[in-house]
Amino acid sequence: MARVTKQERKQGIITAALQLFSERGFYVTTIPDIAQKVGMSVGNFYNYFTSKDILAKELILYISEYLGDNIRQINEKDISTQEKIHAIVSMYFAMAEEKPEMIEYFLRVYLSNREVFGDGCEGMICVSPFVTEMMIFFDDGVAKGDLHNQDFFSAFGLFMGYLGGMVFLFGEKILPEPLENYKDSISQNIYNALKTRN
Amino acid sequence: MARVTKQERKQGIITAALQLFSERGFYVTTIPDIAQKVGMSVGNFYNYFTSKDILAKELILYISEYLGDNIRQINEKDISTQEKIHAIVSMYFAMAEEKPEMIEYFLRVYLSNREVFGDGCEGMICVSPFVTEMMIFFDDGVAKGDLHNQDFFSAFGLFMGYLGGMVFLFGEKILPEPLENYKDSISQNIYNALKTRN
Amino acid sequence: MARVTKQERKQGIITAALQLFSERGFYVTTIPDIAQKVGMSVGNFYNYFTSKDILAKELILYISEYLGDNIRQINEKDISTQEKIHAIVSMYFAMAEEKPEMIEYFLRVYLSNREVFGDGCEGMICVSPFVTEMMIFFDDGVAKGDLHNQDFFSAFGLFMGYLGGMVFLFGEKILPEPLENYKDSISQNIYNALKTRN
Amino acid sequence: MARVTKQERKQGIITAALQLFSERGFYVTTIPDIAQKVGMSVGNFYNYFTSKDILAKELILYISEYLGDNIRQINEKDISTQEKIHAIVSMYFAMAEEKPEMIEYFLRVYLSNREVFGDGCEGMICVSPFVTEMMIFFDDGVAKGDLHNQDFFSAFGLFMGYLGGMVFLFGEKILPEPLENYKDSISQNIYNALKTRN
DNA sequence: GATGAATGAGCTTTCATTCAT
DNA sequence: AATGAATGAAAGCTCATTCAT
Repeated sequence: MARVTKQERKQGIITAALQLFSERGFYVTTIPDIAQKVGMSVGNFYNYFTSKDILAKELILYISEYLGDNIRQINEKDISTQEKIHAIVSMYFAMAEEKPEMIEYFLRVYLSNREVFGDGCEGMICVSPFVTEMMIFFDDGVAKGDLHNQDFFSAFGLFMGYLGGMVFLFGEKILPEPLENYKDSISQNIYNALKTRN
Repeated sequence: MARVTKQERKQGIITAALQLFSERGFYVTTIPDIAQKVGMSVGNFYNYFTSKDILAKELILYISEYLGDNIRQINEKDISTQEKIHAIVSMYFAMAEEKPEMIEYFLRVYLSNREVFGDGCEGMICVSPFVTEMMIFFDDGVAKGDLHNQDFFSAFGLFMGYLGGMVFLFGEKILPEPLENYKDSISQNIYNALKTRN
Repeated sequence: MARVTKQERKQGIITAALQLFSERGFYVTTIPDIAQKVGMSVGNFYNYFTSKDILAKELILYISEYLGDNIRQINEKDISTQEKIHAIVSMYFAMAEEKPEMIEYFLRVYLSNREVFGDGCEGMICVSPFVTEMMIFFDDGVAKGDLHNQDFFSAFGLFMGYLGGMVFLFGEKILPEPLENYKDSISQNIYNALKTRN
Repeated sequence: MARVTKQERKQGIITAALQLFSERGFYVTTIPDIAQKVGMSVGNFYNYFTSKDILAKELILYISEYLGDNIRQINEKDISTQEKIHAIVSMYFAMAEEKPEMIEYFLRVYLSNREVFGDGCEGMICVSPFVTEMMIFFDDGVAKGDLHNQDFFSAFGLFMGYLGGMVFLFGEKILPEPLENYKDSISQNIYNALKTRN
């Protein structure tokens, strides 16, 4: 009877790698570092992920699916578009506080190391679960007449750029207050920027 | 009689390094790569910058000053806050098109490699010329009654996160139209988000 | 009730290993490669051969016995020495075409990797079944007055070096014609070289 | 004033590598082994040869040119074809005794590790200086009416296979007498095999 | 016998940095 | 100031072999 299944082992690597990559950076984190953190030999690591790059790509997919799931749940709720914006912002900030490694990985590893994700993650392939849900959110809002019908990417850039910017400032510890306290004003800012214009 | 002054030599390195770091990434670019691009020996490189990290820090300061200068010129203009927003967005996008290495360095190298900039660039030290001007812009807008008086960082996060997000999408070549075409809608979005609320 | 006997299992490994070693080389072939080709687990492989080196040594013995058997059959025939030469050359070339892995293993693995066969295969220990038959062939020819009585190894070197050289050229695909077409001229050359001199 | 030129350094590596590869085998010899033998750091080794494979290829070219030069000198002599055969055999055996690493490298490293020489040394590219001279020798002999006009490769396979076989037996220390003692009989055998037939 | 996850030493290669010239 | 050969630590990755099940 195996104490630890292969899938659990893989999950253990994912958790450890996510933490190390987001804290120290992709290049500064070594495979021995990760293996040690999981309590596994270097050689065995390669039974689960065939290269460091492959691991990096699986990680971003993992995060993208996690984010996508959360947004889908919000999309499915029967609430106003303005409330959805608030819910997404809240979820994102909660994640940044509780599972900072995910958002940090997204911002600092994925967005910045083209050379790592170039092959196999071109365009938005590896983040499509997440982007797709954002598209749905936006299209719904436009359909309901709540959002101004503009180019999706402009809206997307605003939304994610804004949140990313704030989390970045938070990570740098230069925000004077906890992230939570910004939820309302930021949601309001986003809504003001995207809402139907008269 | 030196044909090329020390300062010019240094500038040559800055230009070359900026390009390589932003195109290939900090860790993938080697000192020999940079030296070769400048047409200089590896050993001589170290007469100008005592380490790779020092070079990286001087680069971000250089960019921050460049950006700060441009924003200051806008701040000094006698135009409305809404026009200033438009001017900053235009300037930023123009830079992203004409000197992409600067913005890319900012987004992909500086923002993502804490381990490199940690020592000596804590907080916003190395980008203060730029941040300071943004503060001035914001305070002026509030003073004039054009902008809603909120936490500076929330406004800053919106502004720079948004622009950064758009330039990132542009860099990934997933924007359906040239950056220029987004100038108006984005300026409008930002203004809507930040303007005085009634 | 085992469907497959231990001996058959072993033979399966021999066949697979022979093919892989001769095609890819000894060092490039891994135990997992071999196990997979046989359809067996890595761990189980070690129940049949206690190490990669041991396997290599058993393989050369296997080939040597196979070659020896074939030459013995020719030696036992009641034909002229010249016809025997022709028969040996034909057999060797037929093997090179039909079971190239054997000859290739002999030429490329056994002859070249002293460090592998050093311990346990010193001198000609592991190829003695084959060398012995060649000695018998030669002694018979001398006894019958057909062959010039010279040092055995000089004759052996000629015979096997020549054939090995041709098969090597064949393996490199630089022979303009099929191996078969060379049988006659080569047999003739060998006979001319070894026959009684007047 | 440099004590050691770059070319001399490169030659030092060639000499050391040749010895180690031929004695221990290509895969068993490591770059640290070679570097240590030259008295150089591992990193510096890569300033001279960009990879282990590249080194292997340069070595075979080096040997091929050496062999080719020696045969050319014989080809240019005004002696009979039979004497040329004797001269080539003598030269080859002398090399095998005095610079065994060259012949051994040829026989044990080059001829056996297709996977190493595959790319860039296809066919006979990396040994053409040597093969070309053998072609000249053979064509001259045929032109003079001394050699039987047969397929070049059959003659080449005989000549080189024979010599290779003898040197191999010598290397295995199973020849009862020194190589030298075989010169005459082997030259005679080769001549008998290749000479014009009546 | 059979499995395959696990080990860990060791390999090739890279690169920031130094230093004799 | 300038050169570039030299260093050496460390990285990613492989693989023969073991062993708990």
